[in-house]
Parts: sequence; structure tokens; C-alpha cells
Amino acid sequence: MTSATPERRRGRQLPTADELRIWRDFIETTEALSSQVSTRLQADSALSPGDYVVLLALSEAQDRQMRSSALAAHIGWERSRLSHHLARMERRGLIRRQDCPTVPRGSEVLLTPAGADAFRNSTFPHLRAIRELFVDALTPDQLRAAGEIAAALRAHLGAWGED
Amino acid sequence: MTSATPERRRGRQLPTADELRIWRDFIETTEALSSQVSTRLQADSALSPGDYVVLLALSEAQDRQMRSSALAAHIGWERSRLSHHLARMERRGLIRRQDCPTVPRGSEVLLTPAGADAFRNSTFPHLRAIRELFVDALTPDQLRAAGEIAAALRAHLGAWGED
DNA sequence: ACCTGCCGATTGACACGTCAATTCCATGGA
DNA sequence: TCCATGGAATTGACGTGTCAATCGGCAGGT
Repeated sequence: MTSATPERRRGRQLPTADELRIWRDFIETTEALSSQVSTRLQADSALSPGDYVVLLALSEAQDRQMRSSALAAHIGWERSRLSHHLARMERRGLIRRQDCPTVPRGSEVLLTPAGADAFRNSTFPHLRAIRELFVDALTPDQLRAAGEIAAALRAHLGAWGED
Repeated sequence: MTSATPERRRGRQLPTADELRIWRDFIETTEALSSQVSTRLQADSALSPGDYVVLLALSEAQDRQMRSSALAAHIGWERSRLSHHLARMERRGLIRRQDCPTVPRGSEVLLTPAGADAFRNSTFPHLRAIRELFVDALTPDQLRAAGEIAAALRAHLGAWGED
């Protein structure tokens, strides 16, 4: 619209109407998808996606416990976000926190039996939902393409962050 | 893992490790992408993605105003979500609400001059961000594939909702 | 006239995320 | 000794989203 000339669009132009339509479809659909998966998880297991990520990391950790900052790094969350989330999970009895003996001001996060239970019971329905809502929706080619698209987007995002 | 037999995976099995890896990459990357676009929009225009969607709809509406429920339907939001969001936008002077003369209990949402300004100034940088972070990251084939993947996911989601 | 039900919209309670303080403690100068 | 500097984690304020409850007015039936 800014220019009628059909010049080869080299990075600096605005998106075309088609590109914009794809953007909107893509972003709205992925949002709907993750919201649907999250709704299923909630219904099946009374867990949020955040809960699941934390419980998964702790389940795989040595002794089912981990330093708070290591946990944050492992799952790629900001420390403050994790702190808030752990407070909510602790209120519900899924995890516990205790002072780390070796590191001053350090905090150990550990899985409670209730948390381990909740995670165990959630796994199967959650994976089933992923298959039903995501994997089964796509052809093998599309699934492969989805992986490549994610990789390309991530690489591009990373490159932008470092400029 | 549940069964070693390589039976053709027909909808009822859990995802394979590869499928699961693609799922995680895909969902995490799209989340990072929309968060990055939202950060840009905020930095460039002091608007959230929600603000943008509402302002876009109002800008295109007859007389730059719309019934609250029509607006909600148009952008696909729950009424309560829109109500909360409009309250925040009204506080900031981007929109105004007034009683609808024809419909009892109905509410007209209308764009203020400040809201129209904010939207106008946000458009260019926002579209540029979409191009830089999304369109430019993908090859034309990948872009096409992204559109098809979105369509397939959406169709599948819809089918699930109606069962 | 009264009650019941519905419809449009708002409200309240709560979960979640981000950003900017803030706390606590240890350590390394001066 | 005293201070400042820094790392680990928490806290507070606030925007955002969902769900359930509520409000206010207008039917329609009795």
C-alpha cells in the first residue's frame, strides 16, 4: 500500500495483506491451542501449565529437589516469576521450600508426596491431550515443518536479541 | 514406550519423544515470539496487544464506535474480559463508554481522539515488528506452511469442540 | 399486578506475569 | 571496625485473564 511498485520485498517493507493474514491466523491459533491444552490439564489434574513444568523439572531432579535459581535456569523462567509461582504451589502443598545449608540466602525447592502424586497422575492425560490436539491435527510433513518453523523463528529471535 | 511394537500410530498412542520435542519447541517459541512482539508494541506505542486489537476494531467500525457485545464477538473475546479491558482503557483515555439509546442495558464503546492517535502512531512500528520478527524469519515456503499448519490446527480444535 | 426468566454488561475473587524495589547475608576494601 | 558492593531470593504494585456471581431492565405467563 505504501508503494504500488512490486519491488522484491527485501526486509524493510511492511507485511503484505497475505502475510498479515497468516500472522494473525498463526498467532491466534497457537494461542487457542495452548489455552485448550491448558484447560484440559486443569480439568484432568487441577494443574496449570506452570505447575506442570515445575513438577516435571523437580521429578527429574536429583533427590526430587533443586536450588531455586537452578530451577529457574532449567525451565527458563525469571526468578521473580518462579518465586511467585512457588509461593502459590507451596500454599497448595505441591512443593516445599527450605533454606539451603551451604549457600547463604539460598533456597531448596523440594517435591512433596502430594506434588509427586499430582504430577504422576497428570502425565498420561496431558500427553494424550498434546497428541490429540497437536500431533493428530497435522500430517507428518506438517509436523516436521512445524519443528523447522519453530527453529527458524527461535534462531531469528535470538539474533535480534544480540544486535 | 508403553509398547515396543512399532504399530502404525493411530490416534490413541502417546506422542513419541520426537513429537514431544517438536511440541515443546513449537509452543515455547510461539510464546516467546508473541511476547517479543508485545514488548516491541509496548516500547513503541505504550499499547498492549489487547489495546491494539480493540483500537483496530473500533478504527474500522462505523462512526468509530461499536456496541460492547458486537465488539466482543468481532474480536472473539469473552464479554467479561472485554469489560475489564475497556475499564482499563477508559481510565487511560483511549476509549469512552456511553449508554446505548436503543438497547436497554446496552453500552456503546467509542474511540476518543487520543485513542485514534495512539492507534495511528502504533500501526507502522507494529507491522514492522511483525515483518521483522515473523515474516523475515521464514522462507516463503515456511510462511505458507505456517498458514496451513494454523488452518489445520484450528480445524482440528473446532472439530474437538463440537464432539 | 407479580413472579420468573433471560439478556447485556459489570463486578469480585483469584491465578498468572513483569518490573522495580527490597531484604538478607557475605565479603573485600578503607 | 565500618562501609559498600554484590548475589540470591522475595515482595509489592499493577496489568491481564478466567470463572462465577450479580445487577438492571424487559419480556411472558398466571
